[in-house]
Parts: sequence; structure tokens; C-alpha cells
Amino acid sequence: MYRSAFLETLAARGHIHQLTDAEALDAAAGAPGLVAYVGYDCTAPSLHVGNLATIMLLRRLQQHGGRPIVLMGGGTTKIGDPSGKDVQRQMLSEEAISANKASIRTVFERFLDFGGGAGSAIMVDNADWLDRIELIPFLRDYGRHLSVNRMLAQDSVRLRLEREQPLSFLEFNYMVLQAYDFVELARRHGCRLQMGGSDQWGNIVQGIDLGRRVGCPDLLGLTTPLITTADGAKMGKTAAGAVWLNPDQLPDWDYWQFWRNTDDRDVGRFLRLFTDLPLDEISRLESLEGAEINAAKIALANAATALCRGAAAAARAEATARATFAEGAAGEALPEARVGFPVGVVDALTAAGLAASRGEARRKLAEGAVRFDGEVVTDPETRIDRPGRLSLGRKRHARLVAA
RNA sequence: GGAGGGGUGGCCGAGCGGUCAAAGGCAGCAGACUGUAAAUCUGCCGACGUCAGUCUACGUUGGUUCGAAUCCAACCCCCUCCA
Repeated sequence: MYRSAFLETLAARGHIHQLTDAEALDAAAGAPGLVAYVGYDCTAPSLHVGNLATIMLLRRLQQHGGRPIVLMGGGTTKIGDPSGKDVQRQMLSEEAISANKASIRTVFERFLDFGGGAGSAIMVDNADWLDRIELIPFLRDYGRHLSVNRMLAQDSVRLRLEREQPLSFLEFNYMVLQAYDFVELARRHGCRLQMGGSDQWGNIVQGIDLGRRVGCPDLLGLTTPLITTADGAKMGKTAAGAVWLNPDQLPDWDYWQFWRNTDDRDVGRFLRLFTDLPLDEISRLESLEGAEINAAKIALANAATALCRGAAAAARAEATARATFAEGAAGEALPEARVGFPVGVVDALTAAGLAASRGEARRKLAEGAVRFDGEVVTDPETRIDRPGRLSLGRKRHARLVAA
């Protein structure tokens, strides 16, 4: 259906939601050296699995000979994207933004090659140009091409206005600056394509339109579908918080477990989207039935963790999982809790982070949810006098070690 | 500017002087069943605790009362209608 290998791959792996001009993009992707970018906020010190869909897009572009640009929104984060928000975001300080930027940057080095060759990925910060914009020249050169009427029709703005929720002029300008980013990247780096989540469609199209009016015609856009889990939730949002990509925000073990616990119905889709495994291998894995599908989940967890955290981290997590779940031992990647023996179970549970409070620890003991080295413990007075594996439920384990 | 309505636990939402740590639902955690899945059923779901109780909580601050989420006052915020 597509002639370019790049689009063919994206389509086969489920990455495409909308394209602004499928034919033009197919042609552009067929020629070598397509340059494309995705923009990322710097609102947190790490991106999370919700951002993985577009990160994989950049990775696939590079695999097909294109040049990915990671645009850090150092400038736009000072404003805040009004999309999907009912209220204005709290403003981040410049120091917080640059710290976040530095932290986020590390994770991209796992997914993309910044080595400096022809197809080397590059990372840029829109603060580099947005900070220097002069208001009057900007309004004369670009403001006259931007239609307020159209901006008011954008979902991000319209929804706020319809609900009579406040929308500051500051936030209203977010899309203006994002549109301008595209033009700037087209000029600086010959960037032809902007990619993003489906919620970015409006902003992407604004950028393309602005480009057409200021001498950068033929810009293109591509969006990915919003990835939800089979039970309808936004992917990667757990009660414990987001599934962060940075190791200092979420241990490798938890990252591996996140993928290992994928719903049966999502396994094939996630394998295609979030791993590099060949498609025929994926179809074999997803055709597994019953308990066999666990093999596919392990393959998913290994591949996804290897990409983001490295092959060694994936192997270690897999070994820990085998030791912990299959052999009932304590794998080395399990979280450690340092305690002084003998220790009361209640204290051990809270120290290991398995219970949020002593009261909760007592309740869990009463429910029969607590085990030490596989033996159920129900008496809150029990004292533990040796290192071992403390478990809450069947999935959450910690290693008790001497302080 | 005027007239009404409302702000309750992570979210939604009942309560409208004591029996309220606050119904119900969602989310979450655990048990059973399983495959570290889903669905289902069951229990739990503010903190501390020697489980008797203590403390903190129903927008904020004061007040009335033996006793307030519930009544009063002021203030803050949100919504609807009128100008």
C-alpha cells in the first residue's frame, strides 16, 4: 500500500493514526535522508511509556535512513500546552526546566544514534530560538499569517472556552510557538515532517500552514494513535504513578514487570509498537494461547526493557523473575530493605515499602497476604530473625537484608 | 452590579445537629480461582494503636451548642440566570 519501506513499516506495526498527505510523505520517505521531528515537554525529569510511541517513531525513521530530530520544549514548557488541561499548569522555573531537559536527554541515547554520521539523530531546544524572538518583528513576519479565527476553533482552545474555563494569553500562544518551531526546524535542518500523538494534530497542521505562508511549503505531518490498554485505560498510568523511562525514576525490575503484566489482548499490539522484533516472530508469539502466551509476555518485557534500559538490565530482570516466581526464591533485582534483625513483620513490611502504613501492614497480615520465604505469616507479633524474601501478595516481593 | 445553587475521602457522589472516619459507585490493594492475564466472587481501603481507644479530616476563619460535615457570620473559590 505504501512504496516507502518507512511508511510500510509504520503501517504494519500500527503506528499511524493520521497523515496530512500520504502520497507526498510516501514519496519523501522513499528518498534517502528524510528529516523529521517530535517535540517533547520538559515538565518532568523523565518521559514515561506514554511517550514511547513517538520515540519508537523516531527510532524507526533512523532505521530507515532518515534523520530524527528530538525537539526539547525548553521554550514552550515555559508556557504550557493547554491541550487536555482544564486549568493552567503551574509554571516551572528555568532551573527546573533545564534539569528536566538534561535528565530526559539521557534516555534518548538508548533509542537513537547520536553518533554524528549522516543519519545521526540530533537534539535541539526550542528555547534557542523562542527565547530570542522579538515581539514586533515576529508579529509582522508571522502574526499576520496566523488566523485567530482558526486558533479559536482548535480543540485545545475551544474546549476551554466552551466550558468558560480560563485560558490565559500566555497559553493561547502555545500553538503559535509550536507552529513556528516547525518552520524554524525546516529552515535550520531541512526538516520536512513533524510527528506526534493524535492530540497534536491541530498543532502540527498549524505549523504546516504557517510554513506554506512563509516560504516553507510542503511540510508534512503524521500522528500516532493514542495507545490505550484493552480495558480502556490510558497506557502507562498506574495507581503507583507513571511508568517512567529513566532508571532513576523507576527501577529496571519494575519496568520489566510493567511489560510482563501486559493484558493478553495487548501483547501482539505492544510487541509491534514497542519492540524491534520481526513481524513474523511477533505473529508467532501472539498466536500462542492459554498459559503459553506468557512466553510472549516475557519476550515483550525483554525486548522493551532491553531497548530502554539495556540488554543486561533485561536479562537481570528476567532472571530475577524466574527465580522469584518459578523457584520461589529471591531474585537479585528485587528491591532490598535493610533492617536490623530481629525485626517485627509489621516494621519489615513498612520498611520494604510493601505497606504504606503500619495499619495497612496489620490488615494485610490479617488477610493472609503476607509471606516470608513462602510461609504465610498472619500474626502481627511475629519477629523475623534472618534475611529472606518478604512478599505481599503474589507479585510484590522484597529482600530483607541486615542493615 | 443583582438573584439563586454549590464547595465532602484519589475521583464521582449521598448525608444536612448526636447512632459519621462519613452511604453508594469508580479506582486501588489483598484472598479464592488461574497463567505474574482477563472475567468472577469475597474481604480491605485516614493515621497511630497494648484493638480499649486516641488523633486528624467534610473550602477558610470565627461563633452557637453538652455535642457540628450538618445551624449562624465573614471571607475565598466554582456554577446558573438576570443586568
